[in-house]
Amino acid sequence: MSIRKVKFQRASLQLLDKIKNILESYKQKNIRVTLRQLYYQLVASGLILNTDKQYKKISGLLTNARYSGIIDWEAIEDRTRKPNIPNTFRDVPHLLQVASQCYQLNRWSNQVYYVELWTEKDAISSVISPITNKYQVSVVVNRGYSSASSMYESAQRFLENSNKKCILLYLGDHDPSGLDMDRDIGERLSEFGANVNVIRIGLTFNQVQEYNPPRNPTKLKDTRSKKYSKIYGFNCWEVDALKPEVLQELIENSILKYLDLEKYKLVQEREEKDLEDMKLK
DNA sequence: TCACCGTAAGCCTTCACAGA
DNA sequence: TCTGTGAAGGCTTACGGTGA
Repeated sequence: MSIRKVKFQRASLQLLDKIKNILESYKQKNIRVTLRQLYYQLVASGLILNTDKQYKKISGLLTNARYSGIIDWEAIEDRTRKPNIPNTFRDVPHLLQVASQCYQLNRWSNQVYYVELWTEKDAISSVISPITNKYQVSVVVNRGYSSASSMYESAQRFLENSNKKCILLYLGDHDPSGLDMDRDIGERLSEFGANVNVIRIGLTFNQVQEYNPPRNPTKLKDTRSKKYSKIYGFNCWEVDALKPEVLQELIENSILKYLDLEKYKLVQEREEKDLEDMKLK
């Protein structure tokens, strides 16, 4: 559906063709991408350079492409501006139907470990969620360093699960601040008395060498760059540049290290039985 | 000439760190 | 101890430049 008439230049139309191919591959995996995520896939494919200028160019191009009907509005999502819509129901049977669809037991209740997945990047949350939903793992998106409020609330969650071994799987950029964030999280959680094992599952230097994602120049104005460049040189890498299937496999394998699948399935079966009982009543 | 393109600035919050 | 700077997220808006 065309809302605005936009006259694109030939080069822009050629790039939009490539973008449509990328969006189609995400659609087949039931993933809605963010602008940021799409941008890094274009960089990873070598179609554009990884610069602020290119990012803003893509941002403007996609805005126009959606208004002109070339790109489907449903293909791209903005996760930062969500309306707060009150829950309403048609009638009581509708409420019961919705409630039964939401019904889930705590499938980790009989596990040895309590696991959460944390990331600094909101852009990858649509890639993460199919796996974390599958295994009922909580996800925390920090958008950079976490806030005091978020740290306090998270520490309370871990303290509530202190009868288990608490594991925090972390996904962040391989850059001066990104590498510092998991250290920061561990230290700040322990200030609240939460005993959490923070495990960085990505992006690691080994993964950089294995998957060869596009590199960026290290931001020298970052106060942590001096220490970083002594170890890794003057390049850094973004975690969202990894292909979605690679990220999903990485997350799933990491969760499965701490999950007793047999016990997990026992709770699932109880859940299904409860739902059957609910239908009979 | 006009529509599009490129670029800069701004929005908003929280935190870390260097330097004065 | 205080101040300034920069990091993350995903855009939007405004303005000057450029191509069709």
